[in-house]
Amino acid sequence: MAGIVDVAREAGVSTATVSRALSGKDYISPKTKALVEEVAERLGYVPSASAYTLVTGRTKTIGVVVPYVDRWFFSSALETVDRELVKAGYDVTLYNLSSGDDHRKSIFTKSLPRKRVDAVMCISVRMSDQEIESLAKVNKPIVAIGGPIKGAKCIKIDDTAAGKLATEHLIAMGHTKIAMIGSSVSDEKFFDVFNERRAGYAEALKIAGITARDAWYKSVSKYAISEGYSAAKQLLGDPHNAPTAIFASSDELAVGAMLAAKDMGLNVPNDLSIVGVDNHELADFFGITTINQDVHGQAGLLVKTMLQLLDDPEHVVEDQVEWPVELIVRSSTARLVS
Amino acid sequence: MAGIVDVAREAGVSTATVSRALSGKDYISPKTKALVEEVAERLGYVPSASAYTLVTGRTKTIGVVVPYVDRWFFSSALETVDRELVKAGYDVTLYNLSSGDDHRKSIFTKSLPRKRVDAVMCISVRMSDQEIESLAKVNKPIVAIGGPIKGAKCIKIDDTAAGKLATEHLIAMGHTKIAMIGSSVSDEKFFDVFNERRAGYAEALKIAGITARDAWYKSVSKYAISEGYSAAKQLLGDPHNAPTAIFASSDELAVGAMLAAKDMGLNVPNDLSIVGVDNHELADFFGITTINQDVHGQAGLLVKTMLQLLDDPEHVVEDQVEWPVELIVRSSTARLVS
DNA sequence: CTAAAGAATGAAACTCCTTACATATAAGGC
DNA sequence: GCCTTATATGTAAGGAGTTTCATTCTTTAG
Repeated sequence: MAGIVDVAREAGVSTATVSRALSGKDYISPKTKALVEEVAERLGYVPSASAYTLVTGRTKTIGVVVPYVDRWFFSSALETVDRELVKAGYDVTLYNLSSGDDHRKSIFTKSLPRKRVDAVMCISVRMSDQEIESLAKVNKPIVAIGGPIKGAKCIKIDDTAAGKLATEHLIAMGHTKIAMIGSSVSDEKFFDVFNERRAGYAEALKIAGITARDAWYKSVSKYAISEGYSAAKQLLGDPHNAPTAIFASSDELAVGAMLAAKDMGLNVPNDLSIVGVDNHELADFFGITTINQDVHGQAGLLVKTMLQLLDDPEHVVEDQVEWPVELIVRSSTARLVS
Repeated sequence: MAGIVDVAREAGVSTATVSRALSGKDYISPKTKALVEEVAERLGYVPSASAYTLVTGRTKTIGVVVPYVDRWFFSSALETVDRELVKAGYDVTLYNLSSGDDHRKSIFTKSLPRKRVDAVMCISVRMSDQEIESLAKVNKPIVAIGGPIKGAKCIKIDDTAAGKLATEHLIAMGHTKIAMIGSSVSDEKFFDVFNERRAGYAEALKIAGITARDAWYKSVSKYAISEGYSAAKQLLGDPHNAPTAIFASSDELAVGAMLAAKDMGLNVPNDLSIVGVDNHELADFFGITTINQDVHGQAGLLVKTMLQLLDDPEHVVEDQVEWPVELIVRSSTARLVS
């Protein structure tokens, strides 16, 4: 429980000197510095974070806001974000919005606004204007994945382009009966990317002169494999509109679709081609052709941007960075033979 | 940027009164209380966490240590832990040990020891004696999942019992050629439960008078589906020692095994029975018989225990609570027909 | 050899709150 | 109507550091 005064007394110097010796900045003689360090070590002295924060205004803590932590995209992003921030000497305080609306409110009005964090990082969090405003009021850097958020630096992939690219791949392979599994329900908590991906899908079809059929779009309530499975069964079982290819707006849905096809006796990719989005570990194992979203890359850039902003608040960065999407072709897609 | 003095001046009272009005404790007239609240609201006043901490010694923050955040067990536990702690008014600071050894050290010697957190929660983190000691030095409650950790309250399932129960189920279904997929490599970061599960497996076999063959044990390097897949292929392809049942020490491994069996033309459960452990979402979808580990239940109890300890440090709780395991029978196991 | 700049340290102000102690008012008991 | 007790508020002392400013001791330049 040694405090700075104990160290100062023991080392025979003033608290100011101890502070300087330990922080390393300002003038300090090497001899005194070594002495103080030795004494501090011996006494097991660790500076009080709250006193430091009180006087400097810096918390050395970043608030990371996520809609969920136990879902692939978020836990993947969090893994990288936390790892990199810890390396940079920051603590990470986790604000999980899945605790419910009343706590959500207190997160935005109480916890984040003042004195608890130096900056805020949002992982695909959809915020109300009011929430954005309460964040903006305090002059703290805000960075986000998935934006756009007014006043924040955002990184995101072009989901329309992703949907388009996936669909174009299928068209290039000779497919014309291309279904899509996505979601039209928008979650209040995070940005819904399904609609954008669907727009890309529709655009690609249109360019190719293919008329989209309503029966080709199946909406699911969540990303789960089970949802992809049942959606695909519906699509493939339709006697009039069965597709030869499916664009699933997430890899988990794509895996579900692949399993459904197998269970129905269809061969993937010969009877059915499937494309997903994410580049989830499962996509690799199941050989799913996908659009790489590179969460870790995005998260890494997010941290880098944040650190730059923290270092120099005036640092000019584009408000919105578009992370490139990339098609990864595996064994779930093949040329249509008719 | 209003501080307590601004509120006090604006409301025409002293800072002490403002403090009392806002904290709700101590004598305060309803009228003044309402006035102060109104002024605070209007000025957008939020008390400084660091000043509060400095004077009270309480941070209202819990440090949660995890080996990884992007793996099923940990992200599931974290989801519950964070949700419940936020509900109880605590912030969660996340310490992810996957950042590397040097940062790991600073987590234990710098961040956790003093003034940043009120208590520490470890999710299946294996700690060195030295690390435990540096934690113990500061008088903060420590609770853990997966223990045992000296000086901490631990919650864990009986992994030996889990392995035994799974194996007994298979034996009861008439199986005698029972293989196991597990891991003998111990990860330094977290408690390795595979060995205990294997002990349970061995015990069940022994009791049933079955001699375990070496060829029936396949070791993998991680929990992934792909690992379970290839391990199962090896087991099932063995012309002399092919098992009729597999006990996989995690559901992900079990799913891999199931897929391998299917790919080899075997019918699950008729040709091969499979049992996993976890009760992962995937186990439900794939119909895997499993041992329910109930992460959320464990995590919930962990938080409850922690809050009690925080409320009353002398509160007597057992040092080690054994969370009950439960067999969930689905469609991956069946009676052996010969 | 002296003046000025540079290096090293200390004293004390300051950060923003909570709370023990002191003081003032209101209510209740005889 | 006076004394005690309960209620309400103010004053001021920390809590644990950082940093400005002042002070002392070295150097270095002229």
